[in-house]
Amino acid sequence: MPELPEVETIANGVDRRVRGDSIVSAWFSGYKEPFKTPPAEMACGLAGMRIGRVYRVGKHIVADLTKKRVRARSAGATRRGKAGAGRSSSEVQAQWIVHLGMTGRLLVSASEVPLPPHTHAVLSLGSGRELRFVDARRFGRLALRTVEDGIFAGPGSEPLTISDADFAALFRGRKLSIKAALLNQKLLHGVGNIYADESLFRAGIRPTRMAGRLSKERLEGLRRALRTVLESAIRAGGSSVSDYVDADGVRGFFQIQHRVYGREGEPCLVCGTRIRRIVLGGRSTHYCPKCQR
DNA sequence: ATACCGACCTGTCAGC
DNA sequence: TGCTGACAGGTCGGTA
Repeated sequence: MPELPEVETIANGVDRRVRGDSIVSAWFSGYKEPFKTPPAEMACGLAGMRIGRVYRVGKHIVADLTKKRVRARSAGATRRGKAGAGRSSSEVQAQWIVHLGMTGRLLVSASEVPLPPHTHAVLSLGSGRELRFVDARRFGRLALRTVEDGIFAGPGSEPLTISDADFAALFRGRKLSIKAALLNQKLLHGVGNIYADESLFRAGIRPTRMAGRLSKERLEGLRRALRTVLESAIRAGGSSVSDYVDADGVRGFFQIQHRVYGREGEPCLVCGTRIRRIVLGGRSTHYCPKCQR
């Protein structure tokens, strides 16, 4: 189940492989669901584009697209900034937005490799390879944004870079549990069930605590814990419980570091108390009843 | 406006 | 062995 660290790992992997490549054509499955932009429109908009940077915004993977240009005769005349990496956003003509949902995968494959079951999108690239979107449960989403839509910023704030003051402001006056608030993508985007539980454990906060009632100090601790756990997961290559596979098809291995998630009934690694599991906001929630108050 | 809850979807696994 | 049903959870839309 891809959350921020997994999406970041995948986006980086895809970026390494396809940046600078071009999209020759695009094929989409006949299903209705994964497509926020109608498939025909998306195929039309993607064909002939050049892939710029591929990166993460919240839980979304964003591929910047530029018009494939006919090689300028007067070299450098249309250049802005440095060559190669980091093209200025003013050049971006469109953006392909991929949300992996629960089971989505984004794979870069040689065209000879057979299509996996549940393949919903195939972008044929100028290099001869294919960028494929595979999603058994069809919770994932694909969309194409044009320059008129503006640069995609995601629904909420970035957990890795938000300040303590802004973080606290997100929860002010909120009457829902801190766990449910962390999962609300319009507040913070990128945090899912696993890292919500893990960060609350590290911050010593009971998931049922009302978000708007937490002190400034406890929220600062939560923001630090959240950032620490997300960054260590990114370093570990993304987490995996069952479905996550990165762009290489290599499984992440952060789950060995989970301290509460999926450990119901097992001893707390700090105090030995049995980890408890409850349902909060419709999601299974794991915590230590002694360490988290 | 805010909060809450069921539906969506299919693979996996426990239990019979 | 083979079947059934519970469960996983990110997001969306309907309802309170």
